[in-house]
Amino acid sequence: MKFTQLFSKTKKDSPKDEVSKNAQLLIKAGYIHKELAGVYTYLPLGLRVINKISNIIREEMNKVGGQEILMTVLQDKGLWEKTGRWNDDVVDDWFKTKLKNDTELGLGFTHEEPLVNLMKNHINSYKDLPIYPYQIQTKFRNELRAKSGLMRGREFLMKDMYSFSKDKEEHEAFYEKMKGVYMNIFNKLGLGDKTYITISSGGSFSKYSYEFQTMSEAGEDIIYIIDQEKKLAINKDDFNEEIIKDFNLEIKKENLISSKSIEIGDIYSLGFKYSEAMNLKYTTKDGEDKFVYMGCYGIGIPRLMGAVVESNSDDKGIVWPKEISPFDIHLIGLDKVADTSNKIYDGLIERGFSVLYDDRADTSAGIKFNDADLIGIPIQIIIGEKKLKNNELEMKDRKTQEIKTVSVDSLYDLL
RNA sequence: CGGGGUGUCGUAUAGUGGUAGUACGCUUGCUUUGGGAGCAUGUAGUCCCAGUUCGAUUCUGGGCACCCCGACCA
Repeated sequence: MKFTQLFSKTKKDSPKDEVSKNAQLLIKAGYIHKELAGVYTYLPLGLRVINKISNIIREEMNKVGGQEILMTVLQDKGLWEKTGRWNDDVVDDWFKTKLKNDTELGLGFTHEEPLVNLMKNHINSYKDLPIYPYQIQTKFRNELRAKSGLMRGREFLMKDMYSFSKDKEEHEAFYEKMKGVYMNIFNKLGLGDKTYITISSGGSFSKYSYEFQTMSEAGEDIIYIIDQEKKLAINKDDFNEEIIKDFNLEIKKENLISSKSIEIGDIYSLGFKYSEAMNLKYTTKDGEDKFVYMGCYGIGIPRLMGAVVESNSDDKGIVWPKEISPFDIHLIGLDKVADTSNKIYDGLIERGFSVLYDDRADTSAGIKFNDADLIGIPIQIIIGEKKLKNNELEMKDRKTQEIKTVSVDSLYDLL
């Protein structure tokens, strides 16, 4: 994409009312626009990142048998009353609305109830199990206090997978597998080293859950690291005698290292909670009816994007990991070399790279360099008159800020 | 939801009970062109509603929005 065709602009200042680093940088660089507190629009660059993250997740979900679907935002009150979760005392962040005839509807904050209801049409026999439907869909949560930029929104894209298994054993094998799948995802986003599988309470979903917590100063949670090797931790809020006993932990609070952290994913064993409440059964080989054993697995995609920015930036701007950078290459054409720059742009596109090409004329080199660093694409290619005289150009590593001079002819081999 | 703070061009800010200023941006022209250039030019603003007042952007009341701390976070 050519810079001159990109409508989003970089800003010199961050908005004064954004304090979080992720929102400051993403707004300054033209990735997102704030509509309301906790409600963000994704501009062309931002959407590219969202889509890259979504695709990485999609790939991993598909690998373990996930089948993508897309459910509705509007929710039937009746289904939620069956599990008690329509009640505002039980679930306090519903957005509720009404039809013209006063029928109450909700805007989905998760999708167990409608999905279980849907699956009653599709699960009959043990032969139908296990199955793993998932979706990447917009959730609405009426948070009392939206904050920290993309970290806690009222409307956000979420990947939610649900597992339907024949029994506890089958479920647990998959649940264990999902820990690895989640870590794969976070590794690809460059957060693997800082991310801990964290023992936590399961809220209204289940007794316990595992959260995936990434160490960050911007985090809202505090974790105690139990095992550095196994990447195991426990949420400070849930550190108590019962949980230590239930997980057979031999630990003392004072020996543990603590860290602020961001919850970037969670997995729950739901057991029979929803299948019983909504009567989702299957017939076994022996002709017996049994409830389906369930689990659910969530990742908030904007929050994940925010977490990546929080842990990958410097004083100049964002430093995207290659896998989710909006473009592979940021091509900077300085003055008087437009012909060559255009040719190289075409050459890169032909070879399958995605390129953001700064083709602005009458824009000083300094502005282009600063914008490139702010936007944060990992590789910058700089074409300028001086180097071009010797048939050379520069390649800059955004992260290390290291600049290499290479011959124009060798460019494609080096990428 | 409790507490606190803030609302002035697109952005960042100054100021005032009496013509609202600056910088950045944007327009136009010229000069520049390797780390946010220079000169000139034009452009655009007091969150909303009421009250007090001859006159309110400023004072008072209400509303709305945003931010921070806490609580909450299925």
